[in-house]
Amino acid sequence: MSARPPHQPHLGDLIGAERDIVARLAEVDLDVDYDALAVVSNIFRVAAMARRRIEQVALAPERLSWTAFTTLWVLWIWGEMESRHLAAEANVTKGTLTGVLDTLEGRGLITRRRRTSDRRLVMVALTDEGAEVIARVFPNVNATEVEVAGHLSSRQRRAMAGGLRAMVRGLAES
Amino acid sequence: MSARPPHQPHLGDLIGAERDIVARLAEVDLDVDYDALAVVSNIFRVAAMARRRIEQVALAPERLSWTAFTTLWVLWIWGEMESRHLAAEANVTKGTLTGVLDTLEGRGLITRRRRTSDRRLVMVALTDEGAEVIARVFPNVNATEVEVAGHLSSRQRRAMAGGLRAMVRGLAES
DNA sequence: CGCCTACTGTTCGGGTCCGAACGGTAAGGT
DNA sequence: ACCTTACCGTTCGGACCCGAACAGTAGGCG
Repeated sequence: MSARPPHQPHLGDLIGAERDIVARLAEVDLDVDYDALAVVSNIFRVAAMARRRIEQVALAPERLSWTAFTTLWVLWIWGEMESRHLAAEANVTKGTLTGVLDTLEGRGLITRRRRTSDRRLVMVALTDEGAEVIARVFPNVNATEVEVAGHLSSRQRRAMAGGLRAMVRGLAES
Repeated sequence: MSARPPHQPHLGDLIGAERDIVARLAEVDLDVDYDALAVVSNIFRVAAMARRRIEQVALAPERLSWTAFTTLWVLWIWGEMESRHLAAEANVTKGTLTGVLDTLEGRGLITRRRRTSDRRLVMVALTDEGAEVIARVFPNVNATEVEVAGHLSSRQRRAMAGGLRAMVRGLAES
């Protein structure tokens, strides 16, 4: 391992880089599933890149993070809802959601209201200003999503959509 | 918008939830590309879920985050390398990498060495203990990746791999 | 040499992000 | 009423994560 000669990876040449990784891992005596490795690691890569792109292009003018946008968007679509459902829809833990809601509440974009019938529950809703912000920013976000997904053919886009749904289902129920 | 009747989303029912979203957005007078929206948002969803799964199952015993694991893994594959290249491979900004390397250095898993020929550059390498950790944890991570990708048929897996590569290329060069 | 430009890693402020621990609330049983 | 159990949102500590600002280094170029 320490006697390995220096080697520069092929940045930007994904296929070449992946081939090099296979060669490197072949030196180690391990059974590696390269297809699973490539799919999962490229999902992380695409997610991080797309998130940065959307935040820079569409969200930076409104000073919103991707998670803050998602939270507002869910409330925009579904209307006032319980905090725990909001966390599930936005795909964050309840602890994280508390912090995000603190930020959004401080900026006057959402309100929290404790239920009287069950005082454990907190109802979250958009303010008028919050509704204005999400209505203004959503078209720009969707346009950036179109640009990101535009690197796929329509066949690829359908296949990706189906595969991703299968993975969401599989991950959710196991 | 505020006069909208209360409505519960289809938690766990992805297709049904997406249908409801289409119905909700139809009320607003907007041109929305639902395919792009579904692909991009499901990429984020799968990425977050898979990341949590891998961290809980394979990384928690070693107290490693996904990013810390990725950093060690890159160094394991390529050997000692410049900090800027490491950041590009791990897909984080240089500012983030500084913090991650601080953590890993404090735990004795990597070393930093400033180059004498060009004192701007910092070379990063695994320690012996870092190499032991990554060699021990990588098989478990790959096994979890296999489980995550196992929710796809082999056809779907190939299609996903191709689509993701196309998106990485497209995002990188624009 | 002195200046200017470019580049590298670090620092900084603000915002997520998680799991675990915590305090408050509800509901069923006794 | 009391107790036990289960559940909800918040708090906490620690770790990422980003862009912007910064200090240090290198390499021209007159």
